[in-house]
Amino acid sequence: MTGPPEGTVVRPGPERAWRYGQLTREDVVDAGLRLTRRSGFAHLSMRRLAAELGSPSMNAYYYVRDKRHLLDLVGDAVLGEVPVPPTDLPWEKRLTLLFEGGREVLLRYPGVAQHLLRRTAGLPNETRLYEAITGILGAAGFDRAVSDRVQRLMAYLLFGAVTSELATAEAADDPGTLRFSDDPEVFRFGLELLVDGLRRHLGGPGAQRRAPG
Amino acid sequence: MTGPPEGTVVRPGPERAWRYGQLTREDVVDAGLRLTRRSGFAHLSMRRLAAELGSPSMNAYYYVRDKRHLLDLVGDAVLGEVPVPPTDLPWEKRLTLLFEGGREVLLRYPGVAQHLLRRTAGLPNETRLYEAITGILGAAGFDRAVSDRVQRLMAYLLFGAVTSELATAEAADDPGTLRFSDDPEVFRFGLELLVDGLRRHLGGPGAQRRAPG
DNA sequence: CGCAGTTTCGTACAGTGTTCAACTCGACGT
DNA sequence: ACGTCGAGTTGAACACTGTACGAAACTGCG
Repeated sequence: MTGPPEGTVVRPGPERAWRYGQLTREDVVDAGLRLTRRSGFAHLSMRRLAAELGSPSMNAYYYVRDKRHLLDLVGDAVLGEVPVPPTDLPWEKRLTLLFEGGREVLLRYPGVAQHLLRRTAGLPNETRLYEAITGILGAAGFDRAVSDRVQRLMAYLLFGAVTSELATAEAADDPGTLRFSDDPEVFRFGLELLVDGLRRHLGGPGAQRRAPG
Repeated sequence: MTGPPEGTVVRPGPERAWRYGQLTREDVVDAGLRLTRRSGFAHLSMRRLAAELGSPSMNAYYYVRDKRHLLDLVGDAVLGEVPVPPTDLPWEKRLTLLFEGGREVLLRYPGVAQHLLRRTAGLPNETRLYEAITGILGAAGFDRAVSDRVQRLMAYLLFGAVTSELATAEAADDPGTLRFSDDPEVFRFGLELLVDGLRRHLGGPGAQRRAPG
C-alpha cells in the first residue's frame, strides 16, 4: 500500500535468493535497466523482470505501481546517464554536445526514446535535462516562449532519430523490410540546421524572422 | 498459403453475414483503418478487427500475413490520404504544404505516426510521398544525398511531433502525467526553421550563390 | 510471546498474436 | 448429375502478456 521506503540503500547480498526486506525500488529499476540494455523496452515484461531479479513473478509490483510506472522510472534512469556539458562553452556547443550525448545514451537502450516521445512523467532527470536546455537557451538570449518550443522541437528530432536508427539496426537481419540509409549524419545534419536557424533568430527577430512573400 | 487474389473488387453485400468468398484484403484494411481512426493503433487487435468485420476471429489471417503486415497496410493507406501539393508553387511552399497535410492526416489516426517511425515497408503510398519529396527538393536544386537526408530529417520531425501531440491529447484526462504545452506551433516552428536553413544551404557551403527572389 | 506492519508469493483472469487441422462451399471436369 | 479440388472460413489451442487479489512469511516492537 505505502510502497517502499525512500532511504533504503541496502543492496542484495551475493546470496542466491532474496533475503527478507532487501529488495529495493532501485534494484527493480536497475534490473529493468539491465534488461532494457540487453533486449530493449519491447521485450521487457514483468515476468522477465522478476526472472532477472531472481525473485518470483509478481514481486516487483510492490515497488512499482504499473508497468508504465516501471517504464517511466527506467526511462528517467536512462536520462540520468546523459551528461550536461560545462557552462563555459558557447551555447551552440553546449546544445550540440548535450543532444549528441543524449543520442548516444538512448541508442544503448532500445525503445526508451520511443517511450519518452509519448510520456512525460516529471521525474528528476527529465527535469534536470529540461532545465539544462532552458538554461543554455536562456543564456543565449532566447525568451522562455521560444526556449520551450525549441526544447520540444529538439526532443522530437532526438527521439525520432534514435527510434528510427534503432529500428533500422533491428531490421538489418529481417528481410522484407527495406530501409533508407539512416546514418548518424541525418541527426547531426538536423542539429546543425537547427542551431544555425536559431543563431539567425538571435540576429534580428524583426528583420529576419519573416521572409517577404 | 497463396493469399488473396489481386483483382477481386467484389464488395460485401448489405447482408448481415459474410457470403462465401466475398471478403477482400481491401475490406480488412478498411476495417483496420476505421478501427484505428476510432480508437488508435494501440487498441487494434486481430480479434477486434474480426469483430469490426463481423467475421469470426481468425479470418483476416488469410488476407494478412502478420499483425505487422496489417499495420503496414493500414499505415500505407493512411499515407494515401496525404495530398501532394501542385508543382507550380515555390519549393518551400510545396514542402510546407505537404508536411502540414501529413500532420493533419496522421493526427486523425493515432499511433500510425509511431509505427511509421519504426517501419518502412516500401508500399505504394509511402514510395509516392518519398518521390514527391525527392522531386520537390530536386527541383529546388539539392542533390540526391542532401535530399535523402532532408527527407529522413523531416520524417523524424513529423512523426515525432504527431506522436507527441497525440500523447498529450490522450493524457489530458489522465492525471499524474504533466506535459508541456505541445501546441501545433512547435511543428510549424520547426518546419519554418528547417526550410529557412535549407534555403541558406542552397547558397552552398562551398560556393556562395544568391537564392533567386 | 503476541501483534502489526512490511514484504513476498502464487493463483487466477482476461486479453494478446499466432498456428493448425478441420470444415464449408462454389466451380469445374466428366 | 456426380465427384473432386481447392479457395475460403472456422474454432480450438498455445504461449504469452499485465495485473488484481489474497494468503503466507518474515521482521521489529511492546
